[in-house]
Amino acid sequence: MIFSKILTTWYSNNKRDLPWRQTKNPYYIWLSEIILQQTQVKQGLPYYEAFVAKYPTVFDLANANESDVLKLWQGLGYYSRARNLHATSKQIASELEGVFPNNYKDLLKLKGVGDYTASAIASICFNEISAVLDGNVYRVLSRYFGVDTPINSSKGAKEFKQLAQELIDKNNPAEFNQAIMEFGATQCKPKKPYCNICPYNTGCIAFNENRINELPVKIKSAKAKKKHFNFLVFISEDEKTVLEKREGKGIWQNLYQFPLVETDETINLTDLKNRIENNNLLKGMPFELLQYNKEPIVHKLSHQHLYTTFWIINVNKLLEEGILISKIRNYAVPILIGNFIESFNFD
DNA sequence: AAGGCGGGGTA
DNA sequence: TACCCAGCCTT
Repeated sequence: MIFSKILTTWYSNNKRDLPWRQTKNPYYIWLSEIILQQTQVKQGLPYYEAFVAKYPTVFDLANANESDVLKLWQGLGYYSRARNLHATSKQIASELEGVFPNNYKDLLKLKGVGDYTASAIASICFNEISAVLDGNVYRVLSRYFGVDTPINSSKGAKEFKQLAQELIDKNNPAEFNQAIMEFGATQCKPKKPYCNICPYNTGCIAFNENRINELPVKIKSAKAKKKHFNFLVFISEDEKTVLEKREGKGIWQNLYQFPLVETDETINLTDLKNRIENNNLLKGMPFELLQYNKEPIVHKLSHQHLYTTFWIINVNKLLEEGILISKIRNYAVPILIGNFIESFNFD
């Protein structure tokens, strides 16, 4: 039996019931694909539901403020996705009268839409024969065909794209693309795949040569860098604190945080006190400095390990820059900050 | 081609 | 701990 026939048979018997499978509306498909980039279905699902509920059309999303979009995205990570999502919604609403591009080539021009997402939308919504290539597809193809070209090399990308494009069911590209991803996600998993019940196990090279754990091959990325973050949690007697918006290029762009002092190593109370005495938020006011967590909270990102200490600064009266503590949950914050806010008793 | 960009889950 | 996830963008 041909590759795609085995696959679609498996899919019809094993596919999960997911909300974006009930529609071919490009807005909802696009939304789901952006949310699911580098994100497991289980994690992305509640965010998809929330976005559909709050922004039922592309115009609703376009009319929102970026800060509100980021707030709804809070906790999902890779926040450039949310910024690009919002920017693209505005473009589609204003320049394209709310109508999405209907082909791979034009979809690829949208901010935040790369090869994978353009192929996904083009195939699912418009039946274009464009094979998707995501982590699942790489894994399935590399194992079944025994391809050991690194999947995160440009050579690998070309090779696997061509292979997938040859295999795709030309009569039903939408079904094939979703099926191969689902197969990779739930059957041909990274760890302990279900080879014993796999419909491909007679033809799978990795299985028959006992190379399941070696494939796919991936070039290792650099180790995460350590950073030391000290967040200054101002608390005034008039129940205000200070949040600042992260500008610039780095992580958490356009999200809010407590004023940050980054140090080369962990810093003790005395040294920090000396260092912030001239902080322009204090304006020479007397203040009390308390260390909230004795051991740094280690927040691990894929590329940075953040050794984090929260410092409480009690002051008499705060500043025009202050915000009411009662409003703190209106701001989009990194989950590291959000967890602190939930655990800290501000009363 | 390489690195930056989150947060959660698995073994 | 190491690796992975319906990747994309910048340099």
